[in-house]
Amino acid sequence: MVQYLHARLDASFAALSDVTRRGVLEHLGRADASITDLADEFRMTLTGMKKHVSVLEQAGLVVTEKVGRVRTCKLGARRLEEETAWIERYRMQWDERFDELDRVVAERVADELKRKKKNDAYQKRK
Amino acid sequence: MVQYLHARLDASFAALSDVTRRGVLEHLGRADASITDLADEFRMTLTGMKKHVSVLEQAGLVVTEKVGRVRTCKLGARRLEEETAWIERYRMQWDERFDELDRVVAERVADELKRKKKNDAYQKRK
DNA sequence: ATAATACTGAACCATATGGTGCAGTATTTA
DNA sequence: TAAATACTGCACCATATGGTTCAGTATTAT
Repeated sequence: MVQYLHARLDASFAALSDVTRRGVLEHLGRADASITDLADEFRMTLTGMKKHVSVLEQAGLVVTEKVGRVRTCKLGARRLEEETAWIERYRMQWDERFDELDRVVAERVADELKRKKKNDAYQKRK
Repeated sequence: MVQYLHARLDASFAALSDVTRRGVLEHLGRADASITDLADEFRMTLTGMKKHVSVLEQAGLVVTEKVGRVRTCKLGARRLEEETAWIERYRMQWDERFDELDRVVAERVADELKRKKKNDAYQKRK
């Protein structure tokens, strides 16, 4: 299971990296649609849109069903939980990392202050 | 500004769609690293790793600075806020959409029950 | 001064991506 | 039955991606 996680993240982030596909997901969030509907909305050939839908379907973000001659696309079962989890983990690391940098900077500033005080005291004594 | 958002999302989701690059981000979340460090860790030529780092840098996720002969890579200023925001919005839509489906299903079930009751009553009367 | 290190740029390669057009099939509509 | 619709598969195209090697340059260590 775990060994597939990387591939899953690869597929879904790649699916999200195209403005048309994000648009399709947003559309399907509002209403189901046929390939023709989507191709019209995004000014593209049926063949082109079909490819995008396939990418989204591969990533599990969309499911489709063909009844009669029309294939209807809906949102899939995946809610991008793993993707969110990855990003959340990353952000926590990011925060820690920058807090650390802040601490280092703060320390340096404190040292500098101390050095200055000492020096001032020395100057006074002179 | 807004017209660049799509391009930004394209770039960062694409940057995240590669397992090596996600690995690099995780490494940099722990510690800064040179190109050589990263190339070693991910078993890759310097040239190959340099390209990955460039992609991450283009996406604003990493910043680098060359001092002497070594280029040091650190996490960039971007915290993937826009990416998280996009996904969050998507999930809300997703939830709404599936709640709606649930309602529709619930309604259908309720109707079915009603029909059945009526039918039962009819059968009894017979 | 020499040698080793760290990167960089260019060229190359195989494969993937994002599109197109065209020809065909299956399904509806008139 | 004929025409229109909706999709599908294939071939094609230009460009991008993820990698490599090789030949540099600049910096650092011996």
